[in-house]
Amino acid sequence: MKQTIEALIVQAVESLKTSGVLETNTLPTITIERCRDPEHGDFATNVALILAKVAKTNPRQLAEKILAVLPVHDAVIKVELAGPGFINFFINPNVQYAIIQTIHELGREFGLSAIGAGKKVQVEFVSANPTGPLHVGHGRGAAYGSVVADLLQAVGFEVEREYYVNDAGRQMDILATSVWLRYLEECGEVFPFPSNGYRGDYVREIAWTIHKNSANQYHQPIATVLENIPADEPQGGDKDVYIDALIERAKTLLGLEHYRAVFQVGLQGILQDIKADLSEFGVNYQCWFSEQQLMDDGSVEKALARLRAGDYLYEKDGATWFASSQLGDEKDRVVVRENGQYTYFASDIAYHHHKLERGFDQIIDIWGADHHGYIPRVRAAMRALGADDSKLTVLLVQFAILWRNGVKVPMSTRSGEFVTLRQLRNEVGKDAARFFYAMRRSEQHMDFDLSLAVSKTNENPVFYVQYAYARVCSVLRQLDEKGWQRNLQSGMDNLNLLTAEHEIALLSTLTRYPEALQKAALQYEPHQLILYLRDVAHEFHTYYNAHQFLVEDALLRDARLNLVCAVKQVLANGLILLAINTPESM
RNA sequence: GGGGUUAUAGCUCAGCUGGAUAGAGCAUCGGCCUUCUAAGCCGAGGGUCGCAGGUUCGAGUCCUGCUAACCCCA
Repeated sequence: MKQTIEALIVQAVESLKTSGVLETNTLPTITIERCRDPEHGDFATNVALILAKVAKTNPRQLAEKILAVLPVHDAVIKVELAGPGFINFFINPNVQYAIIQTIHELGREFGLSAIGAGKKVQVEFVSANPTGPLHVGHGRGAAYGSVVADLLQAVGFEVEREYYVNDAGRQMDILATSVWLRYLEECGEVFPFPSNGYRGDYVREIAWTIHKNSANQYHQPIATVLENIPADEPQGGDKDVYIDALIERAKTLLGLEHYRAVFQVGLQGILQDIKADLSEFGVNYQCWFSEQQLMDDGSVEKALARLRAGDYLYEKDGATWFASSQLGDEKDRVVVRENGQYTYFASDIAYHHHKLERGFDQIIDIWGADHHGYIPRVRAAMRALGADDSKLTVLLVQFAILWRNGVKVPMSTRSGEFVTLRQLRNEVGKDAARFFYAMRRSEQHMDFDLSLAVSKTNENPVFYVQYAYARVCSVLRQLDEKGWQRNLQSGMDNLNLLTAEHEIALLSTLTRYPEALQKAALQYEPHQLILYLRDVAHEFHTYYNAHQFLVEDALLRDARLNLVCAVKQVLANGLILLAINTPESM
């Protein structure tokens, strides 16, 4: 419809040019907008306001001239000049009715499009260290990332969802050692737990499992473990030195094989928990990508070799540096430490190199906002690897601040003081949690009031949309109970009986769904889809209160039922896309 | 000190990329259930769009400078 109107305008402007009224050669980009206010019609254009400047006339006069030569079209029943020089278009309702038939025919497919043209997109999100359960902060990234991925798929991209598992590095060693120490407690040893160890209950559970399955196989007397180990922080030492010494001691006493065994039980235990958690949250991945794999299969060396070949690496102070500052980063970065170990950044370079080699047209990384300083160096790495860094899109998600009874909830994985995503789901439910997270723009700092979410779940806006869906279902049940049959064809043939203001408004809102979906997808803004669904729900509720659907007049009844079923379909399509349930009754 | 994000109603947030009288939910007040589900609808009050300039027919939206909050980096 937009294109039709645009064509009419272009035609009118061209004819003004040939008749010499307009002396400009430049045709500005014409914008046709849907009107917010129904009094302004269905579409409006500001072309006269834009052109007035070059034509050196006042906008209203120019608009009148455009109106005079505007071609007539069946779909447009009225055109009027308004305000400072807007041209408003009123669309023939007969054209609008067609959307009901379209929605009926396309069903679940309605709204989907092919503008992604099958381009391969990878969306990597959450990627939390597997050192503990996901907390509510991760929930936002999970909800946002999964909806972004689903939206892109809906508009025709080929999407791969990926979780990067940081299963290498010091944090994992700290976890493995924490597990082992808790295990020693299970064996009856008594000692103060390291201040820098992981203290969550889940560590104890993993230790308990190991003890159950392997009894005292990994036991060492605590005196041996702590022999000649420097003091922990509470005793005046350094907590990092202390935990690192314990890690080395664990490796020595257990031997590499047994250490790996404990390590793997810890890692797998937590990873399984994360996978289950996300799956129950409606988040599914095609790939869980292991950082350790990059180390093991030589990917890191390969990527660094590539940088070296491009002369981007140099040695200084015993370490190997990447000259990222040549490529837009603020300073150079270490990739291999003095002790020969790769930095996190080295694996990240290898990881992005690997992504590039997998042939994605677009790579989307979704990170917590605290990682924003990381973007320039990753871009630098991509350029150094010879890639076009515009392939990389980094989307940042701001942290949600948790409040409970007016007090900030502390969040620290190490101390074990945090609200898990699982707890949140148990308290407010999957649907409300997803909806709440996806409702907000990702860059918006967000307050999450847990006490409100728990005590007043009825106020959560997700119910508003679900209720609209359930109401339609209820109407259809009532139809059955009244012994009436729904005549689909008759309803389609009599759509022109839908003349009430509410009905016309609903038609135009339903028509907007594909646009809303595309916009939400291409701008990575799931909240736009949610706002749209709230609009649909609102207009439906209003309609519901204003008119009875199950009326005696069968022709009108069937027409209204067709409209209402179209509403049901659009709500379902949107909710299913958001991985939110569509309850038939509430 | 450098950088990022944010600032809109009492609270939580939208604002369709520069358009017409700045919107919703919650909260407050007043109406609507013998009629398809009241988790709903209708109405009212509530605003210096952080502050000060600038760009133009037109600015919550764009540019500059401040201020504050959160977060990275030294």
